[in-house]
Amino acid sequence: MAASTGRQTAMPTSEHGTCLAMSDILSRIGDKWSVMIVAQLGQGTMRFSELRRQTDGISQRMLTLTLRNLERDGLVTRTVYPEVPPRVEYALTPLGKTLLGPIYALWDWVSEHQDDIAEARMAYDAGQQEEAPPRKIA
Amino acid sequence: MAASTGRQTAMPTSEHGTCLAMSDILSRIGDKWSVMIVAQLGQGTMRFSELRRQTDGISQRMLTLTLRNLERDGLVTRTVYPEVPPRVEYALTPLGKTLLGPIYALWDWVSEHQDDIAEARMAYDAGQQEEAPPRKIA
DNA sequence: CTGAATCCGGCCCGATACTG
DNA sequence: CAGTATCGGGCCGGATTCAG
Repeated sequence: MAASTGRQTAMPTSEHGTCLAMSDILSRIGDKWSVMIVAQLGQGTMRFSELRRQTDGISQRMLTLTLRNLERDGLVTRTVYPEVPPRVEYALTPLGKTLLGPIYALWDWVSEHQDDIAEARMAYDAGQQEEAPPRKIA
Repeated sequence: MAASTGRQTAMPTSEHGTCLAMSDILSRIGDKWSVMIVAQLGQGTMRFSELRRQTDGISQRMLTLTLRNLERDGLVTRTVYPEVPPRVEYALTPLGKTLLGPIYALWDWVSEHQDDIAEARMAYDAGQQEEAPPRKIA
């Protein structure tokens, strides 16, 4: 169950195979919307339009594509109810649920440190602009 | 220190501010190379060419850009030694080190489940192609 | 050795219109 | 309601070249 067996499995340079798989899967995880959708579904089964409403800023196209990818990776299930009007519900698979742990960890980290990052960014930008040639800052 | 205060901070829909910050920062985390670089630097200080060699597949441009972004976000430090030939060393900041936890969690998750995902993908693809019109598979 | 700058192809993604 | 199809702009990212 637990993510870590106690050993340090996080050794990027040692295992090339894992390393390549990481790139691949991380790009799915790191995908802007995937994490949010998984997090949403962590709260329970939802239908398409419900996800659309709760995930603001996402286009219909992106929601569809994201869900397709997640389905393909075995992280979510897609259930179509042959009614009219049609209803489609999405839910996390057991595998998908195991992703919630790491995702929440990341979420928490961001919650905690977003201020630090914002501050660092301002400091960095300020430092850059004073080093940069004062080319008509106007 | 700890990532979680004990409460469930991972509530995507509740806080819009955090939610937007998440998108922003996650796109950095989810950035293909950022995670790998941070993981590399988790092992200790490294210089530019060293990172380049150990991170296979990365172009010089991307390494530079990635490092710049990480520096701007206050996650890594950049130290230039005024020698000839020049030497530049990168290291994680304290803030950067706090990221290692969540990253390793994710890394471990991938290590554990990459097979499941690969399998799910094959199954999905197989299912798709039999539903699809057999248009000259040849 | 480290890094900046330029060029340029490819994809990502949003907007729109159309189907069942 | 849920989804596909198409078009088009924009940004990502690799290869190359030049500089300190």
